Amino acid sequence: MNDVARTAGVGLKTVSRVVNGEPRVRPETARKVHAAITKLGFRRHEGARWLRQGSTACIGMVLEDMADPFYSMLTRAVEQVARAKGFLVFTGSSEADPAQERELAQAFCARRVDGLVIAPASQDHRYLEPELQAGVVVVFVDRPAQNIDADAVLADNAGGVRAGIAHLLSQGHRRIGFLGDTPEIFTAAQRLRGYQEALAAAGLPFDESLVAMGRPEQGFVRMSFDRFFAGPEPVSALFTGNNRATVAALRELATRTERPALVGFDDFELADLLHPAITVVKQDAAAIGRTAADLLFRRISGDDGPARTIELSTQLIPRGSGEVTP
Amino acid sequence: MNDVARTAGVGLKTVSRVVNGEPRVRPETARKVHAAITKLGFRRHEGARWLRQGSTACIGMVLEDMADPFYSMLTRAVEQVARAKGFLVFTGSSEADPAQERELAQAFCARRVDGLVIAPASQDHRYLEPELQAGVVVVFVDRPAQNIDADAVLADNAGGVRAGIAHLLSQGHRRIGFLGDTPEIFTAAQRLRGYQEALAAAGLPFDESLVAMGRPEQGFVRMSFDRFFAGPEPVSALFTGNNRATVAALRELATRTERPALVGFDDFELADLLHPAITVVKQDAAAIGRTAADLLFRRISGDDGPARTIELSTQLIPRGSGEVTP
DNA sequence: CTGAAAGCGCTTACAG
DNA sequence: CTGAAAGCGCTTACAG
Repeated sequence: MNDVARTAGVGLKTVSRVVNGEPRVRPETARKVHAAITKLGFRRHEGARWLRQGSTACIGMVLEDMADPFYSMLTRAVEQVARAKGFLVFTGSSEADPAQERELAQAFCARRVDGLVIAPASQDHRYLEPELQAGVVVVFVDRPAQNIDADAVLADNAGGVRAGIAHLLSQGHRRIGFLGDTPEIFTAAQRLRGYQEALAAAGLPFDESLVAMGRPEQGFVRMSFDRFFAGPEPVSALFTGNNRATVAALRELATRTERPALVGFDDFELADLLHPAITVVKQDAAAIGRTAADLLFRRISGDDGPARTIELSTQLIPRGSGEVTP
Repeated sequence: MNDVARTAGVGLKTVSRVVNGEPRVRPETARKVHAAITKLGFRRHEGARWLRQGSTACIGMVLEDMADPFYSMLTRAVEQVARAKGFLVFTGSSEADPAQERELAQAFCARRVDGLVIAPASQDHRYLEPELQAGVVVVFVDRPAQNIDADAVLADNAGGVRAGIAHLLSQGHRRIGFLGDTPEIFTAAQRLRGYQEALAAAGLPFDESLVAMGRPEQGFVRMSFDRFFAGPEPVSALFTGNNRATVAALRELATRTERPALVGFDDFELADLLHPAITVVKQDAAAIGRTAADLLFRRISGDDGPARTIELSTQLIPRGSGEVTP
């Protein structure tokens, strides 16, 4: 910018004015400046600008795994809102590792992002306190913050599962296996709660032997199904707690003879092309992302009302696999 | 940092030394500085650092659509390499809009990223020339740069399709329909070329009426299939040019009675759980991302050899849909 | 309408 | 081992 000023034979401030489109510059002067800019191939250094101004017009996004469609949809929605506001977004995957979540969030903050969207892996977010104090705003998605007060946008996990289980009950199923993720995960615990509530609402007993909570890996799913289908009263239906569990269940069922009814939490591509097509409780990842981004930008613009938790409703989509009688 | 220096009763440079872990600081002095840092909740401002140092330790990534699994896999791979190098990554989706690609790339450059990974939507990359001159390094993925000289990491598109078509020919198919994306897209054109080459290698004529190139939308696919299956010599097999085309084809076939053999370019989740399971030519998105990131960081570290184009081989995965005789 | 000075928060090169 | 000065590229507050 200094070079531009020298080349154009004007003051530094005048160049700044031209670059920022401020008024009060004689057209002739502006023309000289523009000529110098083109000649020198000048491009403003945003970093220097922020140093002076405060805001960086960047936000950071920490998610669990970019390759999971739930998170990539969510990311795209956040990105779209950010672009409309003229913001750029850093993304990073925590790979379900609390330490990696913290490192990413702190690295983003060191770059002085104005805000953070976090799909948390950590069970303790006190590490964010200094950042919050420094003015960074944070919105949690999918799972709430722990040990700090912060906004969150969640799916109605328990309600979605209740709807799914009620649907299976209405088909006459009485023994429904529940395959969920490890109960340390907020969403997994909420969904299990939904399962219990639905049974209670129908006046049915809760049988722990019909619940399997763990990482949806081949071995774990096989073991769980061996248990579900053994004995005199095998399950006649399954509820899977997230899209990875649903896919793992389908893979396992493909190797077995049992054909239980199946409802999965979270929709996935091609669910409608399988035989039978898979009935799911859909959570709207894009809506979660959009809502979170809107909230984030409202906070960035100065809204400092109390922390809010927004729950987005889910939707049961019957496609066949959940409409099988015992 | 000034406040820290004052609080600790030392010089600014000493704080800088402590923060950067430079030697030649008396342990006692360092302790005082650390105490002040904790007391004040000091966090170094990376932006100011870069202003002085040049590098920002950030890269930008422009892709077509974050929600497409091909791109999200690719992104994750780039991210992982970047993290290992201590770099952060900006991401942005062009949504197949050349203008949006340019805006994103330029916005990243204004933030002074050290490098750029671009999955291009644009047909002309001369807009990057000033950035390249300014020292930004760029690696293209999936599709090469146009009108500028730059590194690229691509799948072996033509080779992959040749393998897929040869596979269908070996099952006895002689009339194979090709459903590709619009031919302006580099990969679509390359894949069509592979189709033609495979036919030529087998001594078969190229019949234009068996080719449909366009955005893989419901209407276009239906129209194309109407044509493919009409007349006295309908196609007995289909080759789809990308994962969206494959899924669109499956959706369309689900509404029809024809049951052609099918091979798709690009693998997708659940391909193995469909009936029949889908035979694909797999391109390794993660490997493309990893290779591109490696190349990018080699460039960032100063490798200024001639621009390179790296082609990664593909793999035919027979699963059933491609092993159907006419 | 225009510009010289000071400063954002850090590092670099130098002197003690 | 330690620190005062200058500067990265811009903007802010002020004076002409």
